[in-house]
Amino acid sequence: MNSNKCNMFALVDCNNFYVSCERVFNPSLNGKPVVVLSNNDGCVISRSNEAKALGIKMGEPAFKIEPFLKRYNVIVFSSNYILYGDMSQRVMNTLAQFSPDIEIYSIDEAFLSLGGFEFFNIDEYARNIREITTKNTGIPVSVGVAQTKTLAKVANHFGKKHSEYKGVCIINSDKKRIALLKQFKIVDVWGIGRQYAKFLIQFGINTAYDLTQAPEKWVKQNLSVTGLRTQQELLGISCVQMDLSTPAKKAICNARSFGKMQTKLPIITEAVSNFASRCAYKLRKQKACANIIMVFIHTNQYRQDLKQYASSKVISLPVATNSTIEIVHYANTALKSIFKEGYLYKKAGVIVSGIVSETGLQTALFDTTDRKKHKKIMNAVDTLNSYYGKDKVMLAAQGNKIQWKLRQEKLSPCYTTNWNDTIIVKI
DNA sequence: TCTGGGGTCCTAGGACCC
DNA sequence: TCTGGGGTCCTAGGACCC
Repeated sequence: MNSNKCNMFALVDCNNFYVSCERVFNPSLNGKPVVVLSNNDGCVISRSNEAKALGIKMGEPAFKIEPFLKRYNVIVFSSNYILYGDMSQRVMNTLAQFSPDIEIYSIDEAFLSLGGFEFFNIDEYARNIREITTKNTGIPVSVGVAQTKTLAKVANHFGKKHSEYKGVCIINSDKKRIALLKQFKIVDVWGIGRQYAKFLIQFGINTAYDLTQAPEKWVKQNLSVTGLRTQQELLGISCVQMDLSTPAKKAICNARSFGKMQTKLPIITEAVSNFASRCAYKLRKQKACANIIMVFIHTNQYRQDLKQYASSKVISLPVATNSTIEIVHYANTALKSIFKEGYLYKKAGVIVSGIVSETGLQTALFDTTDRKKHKKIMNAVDTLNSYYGKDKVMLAAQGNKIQWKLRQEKLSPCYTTNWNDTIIVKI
């Protein structure tokens, strides 16, 4: 392996991203245990280092550890996705200055291709990425660099978790690769989840290094081609390339648990109308239409003491659409067909699929919908909402959301996207 | 009557990611 | 009272075709 000649991947990952976003605008949170909860204030999804040190686990249900959180003065936030989305954009804009090839992999991480950078000192360059990103955005990040994406993930992990690396780790020799893989738990490997890890450990494969030593054929047989790819990548053979496109989504989903359980069709209809409306909006945003709508509802699976029911209904549309009016109409028809009285419903959702481009739609022979008119209305609604704020104009069926809305009891202000929430500096 | 075998498409289910 | 949401990819198996 010669780092100066071949393509290198950098993985830049924000540390404790949601908590870090909260801290940017509220520095008094620094040094204190802080957690951010998922939608509905359900589970812990981001933890400060202090919170991790207290033993709070990722995905832990908040209600189970409430006394613990109080006892240790842990500061708790509901998730504020508007704030996090905006901060994410700022981070990505900064990162884009460091490479022409950037793949935004998730809200808080991106791969940069460092191909053709052989005249740069990679170590210095990576440290630069880290320092400037933090300086520009206030968000601390870690950087891992290696010959494959999977190894860059490994490197990033060491950069973040082992203080001697000071946030940046580069795998630039076979010796280092092997040494690090021998310390790297199999379950932490990108592409190996809990199920596969459990399976592999039965065969004595406990570390990433052990996986590189397993026979290829056996890996393919038991972990499929994706597992084989992971093995090759750990060996330093790049199989997963940069994905620079923003591919059209194959499905768009909008689903929520209700703040409290629901029994009545009209209220669930209101919720489903909102989910459907959101799907339609997302479709229009990517200039696409959907052919298929699925609606699902279910009771609370965790409550074994209650009667359980879950059902879903798929409707194929005569003509692909992105009209809120149509999608809400079909979604409600689907809901009506699966709703049963007498259950306590916990969650519902709408998934649209069969997604095609808005242009060049196939029309049906007996299509009675006035598509031009729908399009005009939707354009007007989107324009008004982008100007005055989300859901300022909506269908009557979407209601007032009071009955079923999320619990978000500890929401921070939208410092960066709402003028009323902007921080005022007094001099 | 005989009832092979290769190809394609679709779907459900299971794994994974953050 | 209270247990996230939004995605992707792969495989196996059935239906269907010639």
